[in-house]
Amino acid sequence: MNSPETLLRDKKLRVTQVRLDALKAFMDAGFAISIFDLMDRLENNYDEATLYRTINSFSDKDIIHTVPADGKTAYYALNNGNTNVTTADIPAHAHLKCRDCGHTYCLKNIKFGDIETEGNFKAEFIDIVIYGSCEVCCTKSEEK
Amino acid sequence: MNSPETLLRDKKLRVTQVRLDALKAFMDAGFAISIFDLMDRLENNYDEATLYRTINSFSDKDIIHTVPADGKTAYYALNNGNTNVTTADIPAHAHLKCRDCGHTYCLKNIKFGDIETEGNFKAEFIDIVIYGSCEVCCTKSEEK
DNA sequence: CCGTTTTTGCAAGTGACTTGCATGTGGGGG
DNA sequence: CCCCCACATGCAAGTCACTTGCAAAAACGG
Repeated sequence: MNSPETLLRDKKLRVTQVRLDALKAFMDAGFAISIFDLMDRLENNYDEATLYRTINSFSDKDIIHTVPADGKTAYYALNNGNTNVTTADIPAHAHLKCRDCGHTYCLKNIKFGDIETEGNFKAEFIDIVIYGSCEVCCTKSEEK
Repeated sequence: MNSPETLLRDKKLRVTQVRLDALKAFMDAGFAISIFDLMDRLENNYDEATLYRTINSFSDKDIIHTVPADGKTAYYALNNGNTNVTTADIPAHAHLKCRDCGHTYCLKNIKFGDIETEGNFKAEFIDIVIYGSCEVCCTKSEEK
């Protein structure tokens, strides 16, 4: 995996402190984080506008992607191969929103069966949000 | 199917002109509409705050539900039996966002196969957004 | 028809971004 | 190695989509 600095150069983004720190935070998070989570994870007090611009540039360069969940938006690090397909070869992307801890994870290596409908529409991309309990919270509640 | 007035009484909401008009608009739409679409569809110029309150009360009483799509939110009429299930009996709700006409439809009578994953999470509800072309737009492009 | 409880309209407020602009800075060219 | 300038940053102000406070108006049960 690329280091934050290498990745920025590859994506033709200037290497600055905000970008290095933010990218590292996204990489470390392991789940989708909001801009406020991001601020909390950064040592320096960067300007909010700067962080939004940072997020936008990352998003434009497909370094991170936006996760829709519950109306609130959050962000996730590297788009590293977490696009899945249905058996009908329709590309899909899935997220898990844990109702216990509130974290949103990108799901990898998901497979799902065909979608059957009565309508006559054409599917090009499928976005899936699963609400439930994540692995960590499942394990915790089993221990009780 | 209930008339707007009957439905409002059933749901213990006072019958007012805004609510009658708005509910009728939602019923007539056939697809999810935003608050701005709703305004356009109403003859009277109701206050924006009132319309938001109307939408919220409809939503609270499960008359309409919110459709997440592209970050922008839209609204749909009656929750009339458009909850589907996977073969694993996980309840799900699916929407189709047409990239041609931009409309968002609730999909009914969808069935989909099991979702297989490597993780150990527990799914309780699945939200699906399919991006593609709706029936109307598919038919149009076939005619060309 | 009356009184109470909701609802409405208006205006002001909030939260989550976005934008304008002057200042500061990374990094390719010399 | 330094210089220059396109690009980034910080600050303040602006925008967009809603929400809230409050007084006036409308519903509905009696």
